[in-house]
Amino acid sequence: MVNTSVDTEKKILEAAKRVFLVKGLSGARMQEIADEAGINKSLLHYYFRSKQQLFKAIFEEIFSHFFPALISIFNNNEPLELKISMIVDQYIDEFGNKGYVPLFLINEIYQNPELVSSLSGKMDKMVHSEFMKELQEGIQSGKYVEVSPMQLLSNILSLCIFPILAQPMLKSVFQIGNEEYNKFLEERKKLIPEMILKNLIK
Amino acid sequence: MVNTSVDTEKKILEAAKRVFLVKGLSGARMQEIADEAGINKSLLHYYFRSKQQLFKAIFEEIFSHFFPALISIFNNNEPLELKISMIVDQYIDEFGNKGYVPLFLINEIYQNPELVSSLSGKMDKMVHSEFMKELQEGIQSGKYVEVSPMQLLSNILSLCIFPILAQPMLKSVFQIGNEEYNKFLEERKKLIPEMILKNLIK
DNA sequence: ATGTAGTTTAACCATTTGGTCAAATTTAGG
DNA sequence: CCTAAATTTGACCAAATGGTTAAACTACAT
Repeated sequence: MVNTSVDTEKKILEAAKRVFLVKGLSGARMQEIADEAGINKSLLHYYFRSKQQLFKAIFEEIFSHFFPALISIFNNNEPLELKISMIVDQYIDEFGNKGYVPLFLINEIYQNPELVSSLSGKMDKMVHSEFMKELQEGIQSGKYVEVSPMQLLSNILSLCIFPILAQPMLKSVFQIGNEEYNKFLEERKKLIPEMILKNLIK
Repeated sequence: MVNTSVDTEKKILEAAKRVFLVKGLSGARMQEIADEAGINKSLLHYYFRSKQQLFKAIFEEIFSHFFPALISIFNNNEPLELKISMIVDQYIDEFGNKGYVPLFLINEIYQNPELVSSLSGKMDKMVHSEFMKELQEGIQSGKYVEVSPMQLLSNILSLCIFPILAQPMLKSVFQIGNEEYNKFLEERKKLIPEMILKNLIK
């Protein structure tokens, strides 16, 4: 029966992820993380010296998962048009009912932008991906309208993620429940790529 | 020299607004608000019984300002095409360097959706505005593509607000500074209405 | 079995935090 | 001026919070 350090560390990380994601750095409590992991609070400090360090471990895990999902699509063999649909599907499926994940990232980075600077290596892969090459080639060949990659990527991410962040607000404003909201998101899987492509293809 | 209750209350509200907007409910400290207002901490509890009540006062002020800006544009005399441009300009100008305002709203509503339910009256005006009438008429007359108002409004708000929320992240990913970021936002004032209209007009 | 290193726990600690209260100060009316 | 009410303050409190420490427990090699 191996129920030792590796196991405990994993339990802590999973518990901490759950709590930090929902409550954020300032809202999370070490005691709550310990309870969630079913261990003594001191153990948290035994494995991770401080709240800050535990948080950093979690943040980097979440952050490191968020963009690679994009990057792997950015670098696959499909044509750019399909890549866009894949990104939209991916984000809506993955975060449609987990808006707290992108919200967590936006929040913590907004409060403390340095969090990212140490991880900037991961970004380069995105800026220099197949997606970007294909885009630039398409622009030069006259297939695509001239558009800055930053604007295009912002448009895609905005249309996918914002309605997920604003889910409770949208539900209130338009007086709808979960069922209708999910239909709304499903509609967007078609709507967003159409919109992006209609503005990209000459 | 009238330097009495009215004055103090205003000082408190302004200080609380500054602190709550940036730190959020859980991150804000009553002592910090008191210092910011230049008064004793006990006074906060004299004017507003608890942190919760002070927060509620601030939240409602922020929230009540956020949508009416939209609503007044929604109900003016300009044609729908121009209304859209006005909304985009309004939000980018107002929140371009104050992303913490929409972020504050999204956050606090996400954590506590009931915050909005008491204010739902304000929303009706938006759903039943001139904008929506014009949209529906345009759709019926065949001028506009058939699109749900919720999708359209989500698209507009997404494209305006998300890049403002994600400002620090975008700056990191694309390795740009304030100057270039502001140019990016200015570009969007043209880009967004073009994009919305190209997808709306048949 | 036994000693040792690694792991886990309970008991504490110092600081922070939202909140209370009685005393002090200011304001305004008679 | 005097007084009563409203306003403001400093001292204080209990609970919560991140963190420490020494003791207890476990695994395991000898």
